[in-house]
Parts: sequence; C-alpha cells; structure tokens
Amino acid sequence: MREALSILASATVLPPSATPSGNYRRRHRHSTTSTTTKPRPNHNPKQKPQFPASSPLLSSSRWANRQTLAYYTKLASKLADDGKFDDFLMIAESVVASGVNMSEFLALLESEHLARGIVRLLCDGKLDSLVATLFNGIQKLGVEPVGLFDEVAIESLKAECRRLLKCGELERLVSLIEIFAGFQFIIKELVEPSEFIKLCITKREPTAAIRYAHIFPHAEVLFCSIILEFGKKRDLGSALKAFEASEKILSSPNMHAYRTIIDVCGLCGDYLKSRTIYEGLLAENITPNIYVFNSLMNVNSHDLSYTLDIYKKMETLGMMSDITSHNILLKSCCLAAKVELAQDTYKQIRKLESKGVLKLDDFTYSTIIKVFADAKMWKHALEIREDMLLSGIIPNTITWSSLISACANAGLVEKAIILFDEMLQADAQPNTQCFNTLLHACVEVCQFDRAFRLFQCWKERGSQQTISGDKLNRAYNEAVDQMSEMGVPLRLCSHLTMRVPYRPTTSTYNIMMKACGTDYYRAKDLIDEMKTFNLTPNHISWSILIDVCGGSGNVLGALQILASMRESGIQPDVIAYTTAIKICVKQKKPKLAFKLFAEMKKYQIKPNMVTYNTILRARSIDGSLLGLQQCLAIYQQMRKAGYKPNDYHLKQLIEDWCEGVLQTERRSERQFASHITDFGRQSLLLEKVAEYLQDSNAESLFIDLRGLTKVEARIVVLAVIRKIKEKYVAGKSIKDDLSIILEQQRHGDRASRDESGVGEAVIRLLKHDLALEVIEAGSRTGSDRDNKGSPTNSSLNFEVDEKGSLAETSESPTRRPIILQRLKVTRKSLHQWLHRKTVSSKR
DNA sequence: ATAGGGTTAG
Repeated sequence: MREALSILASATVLPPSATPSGNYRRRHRHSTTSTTTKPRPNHNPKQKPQFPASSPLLSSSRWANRQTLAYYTKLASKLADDGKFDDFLMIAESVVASGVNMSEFLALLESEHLARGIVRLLCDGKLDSLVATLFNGIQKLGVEPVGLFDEVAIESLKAECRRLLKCGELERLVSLIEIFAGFQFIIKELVEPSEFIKLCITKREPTAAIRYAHIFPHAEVLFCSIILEFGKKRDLGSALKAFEASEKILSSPNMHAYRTIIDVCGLCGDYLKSRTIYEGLLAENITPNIYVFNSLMNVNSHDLSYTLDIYKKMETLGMMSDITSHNILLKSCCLAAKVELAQDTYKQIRKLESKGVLKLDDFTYSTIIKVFADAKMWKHALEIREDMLLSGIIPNTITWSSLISACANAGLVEKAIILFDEMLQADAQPNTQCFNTLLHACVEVCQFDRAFRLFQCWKERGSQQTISGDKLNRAYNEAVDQMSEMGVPLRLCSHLTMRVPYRPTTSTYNIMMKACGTDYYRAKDLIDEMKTFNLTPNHISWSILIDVCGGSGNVLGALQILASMRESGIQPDVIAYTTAIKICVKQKKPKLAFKLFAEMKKYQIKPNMVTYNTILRARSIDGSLLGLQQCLAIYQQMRKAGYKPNDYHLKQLIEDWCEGVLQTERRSERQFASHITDFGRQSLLLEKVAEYLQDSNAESLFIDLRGLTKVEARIVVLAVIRKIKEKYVAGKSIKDDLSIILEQQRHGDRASRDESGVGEAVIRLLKHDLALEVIEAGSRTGSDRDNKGSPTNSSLNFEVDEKGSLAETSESPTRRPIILQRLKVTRKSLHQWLHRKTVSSKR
C-alpha cells in the first residue's frame, strides 16, 4: 500500500492553482468552523504530497475512468481500515484537489471506513477543514448517520469528549460538537449537558453554553440554568450574554428566562439592571407574567417605594398577585423597618385568606415574625405564632429561628433559650444560625460566661469526636447549675442534653470572640481553635480581634493585627480601619488615628460615614490647634464625599474650638500660622477662615459671612475671635469694633429671611456661648427710600460704611431694595471678654 | 421556576 502511495505521489502532477490550500479550505473556514474554533494546523505539511502540475493521472478526464476511481477508493478504504488515517486523508486530499466530483468518491467508500477515518482524525486534533469537508460531503450525500457511525466510531468520539471535558479543553470540545451538531443522536451521547455547561461556566463561555443547550429539546430550561449558574458565580456579564444569546435563538420572549436574569441581577447586586430589563419588556409591549413581577419585586425589595409601585402596576394590569407577591411586600416592609405598614399588609393578607383567595404560608409567618423581631416587639412576634398554630402551619427551622431572635433582640436571653427548648421538643432541627442567635443574645447582654458555657456544651455534645463522659458531664452540670441559678426549671434544659450535630461556623467564632470582652489571648485562642473545624477567620474576625486587642489598651498590638490581616491575605476593609481608628481615638492617640486615616486612603479604601464620625472624635484631644485643623479638613472631605456631617459631632467640634479660644497659650501661634496656607484652597469655608487669619488682614475687624452656612459661619466667627485673642495675648490691643455682615435679604421677602439661620446662630454664638455684647442692625441700599419693612433692629447705633463690602453689593443688577443685616461686637465688649478670659485662664 | 433566619466599626 505504501508503494501505491509513493507511486501516486511521484506520478501525480497538478497545476499549482489546484493545490489543497485552495478554495475548499478557505471557503470552509467561513462556513462550518465555529467562532470559538481556531483552524487547527494541518498535519505535518512536510508529509504532504507535492502534486506536480498537469498530471495525466489526476486530470478530470482520466478520473472519469471508473476503474481508476475504484482503485483509489479501495486504497482509501484499506488505509482507513488499517488506521492509517493520515494517508487516507492524503488520498482524499488529492481527490478533492483534482476537482473531481467528490460525492462519487465518497459514495464508493464504505461508510464505516469513512466514519472511523473522520472520527479518528478528529480525535487526533486534526480538525482540519478537509476533514470537515469530507464530513460535510457525507451529510450532503444524505448518508444515514445511524449507519455511518458505528459503535466503534461513536465510542472513540465519546472517549475523546470525556477526555476533553476532563482536561477542560472547551475550545476543542466545542469544535467537535459543532461538527456533529447536525446529528442530534450523536450529540446527546457525547457530553452530559450539565457537565458541558459547568465547563462553559468555569471558562466563562456563555455563548458556547447556549449554542450547546440549543441542540436539546426544551432548550429554554437549559438556558435558564446557564443564566442562573453564571449568576451564582457573580458573573452578571456572562449571564447577560447568555440571556441575550437565548433571546436571539428563541422565537418568542421567554418569561422564564426573563425572571431568571432578573433574579441574577439581584444575586449580583445590580438591581438597577433588573429595572432596565423590565422596562425593556414594557417597551416591547410585552406583559410580564407573575413570576417576572415577583422576581422584580424581590430583587428590588430593599426599595419599598419601587416594590409598591410594581405591586400597583400588577394591580392595574389586572394581574392576580399570589401569596409570594404578598410575602415579598412584607419582606420589603421588613427591610424598610416599616412595622405599621407590615402589620397592615399582614392584615390584608389575612383578609384575603378569609375570602379564600390565598393561603398564608410559612414564609408569610416567618417574615412578619421577623418584622416584630427586628422592632424588638417580641410579644407581637409570639402572637403571630398563635395565628400560625391556629391556621395549621407547622413552624419550621426558620420560623423558630425568627421567634428566638425576637426574644434575643429584645435582650430576653432566658425566653430565647426556653423557645429553643420548645423547638427541640417540637422535633424541629436547630441549625447553626439558631445556636448563633442564642450565643449572640448572651453576648449582647454581656453574659459572656454563659455564652462560653453554652458553646462548650454544644461543642462537646454535638461533635463527632468521642468526648469522655467526665468532660461531658462536667460541662452539662455547670450549665445546669447556671440555669438553675437563673431560676430556669430543669425540665426546660433539654438543650443541654440534646445530641444534635453541632458545627460552629466562622460567625459562631466571631460571636464568641466578642464574648472575650478585652481578653485578647482568649480571642486569639479562638482564632486558633477555628482551624480544628476547618474554618478561617474572615474580615469580621479580624476586626473583632483588633477591637478586643485595642480594648485591652494595647494600641500597638491592634495596629499589628491590622498588618497581620493584610499579610494573611485579607485586605483590611473600611470596617477594620475604622475599628483601628476607633481604638486610637479611644486611647487618646489622635496622631495614630490620623496616620491610619491617611493610610487607608493610600490603599484606596473609601472612608464612610462611620469612619468620618469616628475620626472626628479625635478632635483636639491634645488641645492643639493642629488637631483641630486636621478635623476641619476631614469635615470638609466628608462633605465632598457626599456625607452630611453629623450636627452632633460638628457641635462638638465647634465647642472644642471655643474651648481653644479660651485656653490657647502663646505657643500655638507658630503652629497656627504654618497651617493656614495648607487649607486655604480647600474650600469656601477654609478659604474664608484662612482669609481672616492672614497677617495682612491683621488690622481688619470685619467678617463677611455671605454664602456660608450657619455651621461654617460659626467656624469663621470663632476663627476671627481666636485671632483677636492671639493678638491680644501677643500684646496687640483691639483698635476697632468687630463688624459682621450677614446674608443679603430681599426686602419684603419674609420667607427668605435668615432662611439659613446664619444670623440666629451667630448671635447665639456671640451672645450665649461667648457672652459678648452684640448689636444687631440692618441697612437699606438701592433706590427705595420707603421706610416700610425696616430691619428688625433699626434702633441700634449702626453706621453704614461707604467703602468695603458695600461696594460689592451695589454690583447687584437688581434695583430692588436690599437689606443687609449686620452685627457689631464693640471693641469695649471684646476687650472685657478678653480680659475676663485671660484672668480666668491664669487662675 | 419564585421568597425567609445568625456575626463586624459610630
């Protein structure tokens, strides 16, 4: 046979234009090869026979010779039988290249020869366009596939697919599947759809998954599972691609797919996307079904108003809401902590039940119980249990768990434990979350010892390891003693003797670490103990450890833990940093607190409201102006970050500043001057403060508060008073009264009068906080000479100065009367105050 | 085919 081939190779002559790299190959790449399939390199090109031009043997006319054709057909068959597929392919190539009708050649080959040849070549990775061409040729011939692929061929294909699946070679697997896509019976034998989809998901190939799923009947179900699986992997992008691909394949919009992608939006935390998808449906004039509506409500359940809107939309569409819709409404109320609305909703559902429209289920009861549990309304929660029992619904683990947390959240540890006991007696299986709730309840009321006893008891009774009877009894006796001390009857202690499997989780350990109070070593031991249950500390564990360590007074230790956290591969988050900052502030280490604050920003961790409020508590702990200035800068950042500063902390900040005004010694002057320029540019407030504190402005006793909020105004006023005090202490006397300009107010527009409250706040500050004498005055400018609507305090001795700030106001294009309200603190009053303070601080 | 419970910083 080799000889025959070599004769063929040497004797054949073909024009160069007809070489195998010609049209067949190229055309084929565009038609059958999938996008995920890169064309495979051909088998070694060196082995390819070179066909010389104008071969007499292979010319079309000669091929017409049936005898010759039959000979090569036979030769090819033999090669396939012998497993010499490369050579087989070579024959086929020359047949194809010669431009002879291939159908005739293929028809003459016995089908199993061909099939095995093709399958073998495919399995060897020779997903060559010629192989595909041959294969296509068979399909076009209409050869019966059942007859074409015998068991041996299919078996080898299956083996190859299994191998590819195992090795995760999705690309080649897809190529093979693409080729056999026309033969459904083969495809179904090749790969288990769930296995294939699993591989597509790990490889993030949503379109491949959908294309494969499409081969099967009931493809929609497979599409949905693909979308959902991507969602579970938090890969919304791929899920959306899969969804869009399924949309293209399916002729009509599939509600199941829609609800699935909406659920996935929720899973991935992109609830806005779920709204877009829903709006897309409406835009297409398609009415979603109940599942789509319920899923949409559920995904958006943290937004009560949106959920209610969707519910109303369902009503206007005349869609019958079911118990799930109502349960989700309840859940939404629960998340929004709207107890009354939840109660109304519950009553509404009960009414519908009495009409026979719906039947309340375990979800309904558990959810309303949770509403009351969260609101610490434990009695109401227990009442719901009565409703539930009357309606014949048996409480399940979740219901019991919610009931227990109702008592736990209200701080009723005894009641919670008794409920837990009832749960055991009712043969409900408690799970770790129930145990955790109880432990947490103990921790919340600082019964740390009790938490440890329960934990120990459950661990010993519930672990698979054999515990010595002594140890077990000791734990039991101790726990019973404690219960009886608390007045709990022994019959209610079955939770101590139960033998349910107990597996603590990381949460359990986190709760127990909180029960360590400030005993750092005990907490550290717990972290080590976690390993015996194959648990690893999470962000929360580390944060608690920082808190415990810092709470014991060991600030540096706490900072060290923060570093270890990073070293152990868990990047400290905003909470870990905030906890560490809290420790520094508590232990009066403001510098460390500010250092951590700078560090977290270096790591691109955005401070949140809690962080800002915590760091602001570091204000002026050392009484230095620097600390105060840092706090002011942080306050400013907080506003820039979009957080509304907490008035309470702000008030504290300003009070501290006042304190500074009263107590600052000469030494502050230098510090003060060096920091003015730093924050001069940061904001309007800081600019103002800086402006008035500049030495060039030293002689001016004038404050323009226009454009400032009342809080900012207070800060500016205090800054100026501080300056006055600094100057006074330095030996410079006050040369003039202090003038303050307040916001412009349009004459007659009562509604806008001191809307910002600046005037009131400043007057209160000066008069009340600083005990200064304040003269209030108003002035009219513009053309209006009418005396109507004169300022509130016109009687006082205020004079309009013609230059300075008033020049600015006359720039205003309006000719309407404008009233500038002014305040004045007399030189005399300031002097008295300074004298008073200087004397008192010397004492 | 839908939903529910426990743990961290002020």
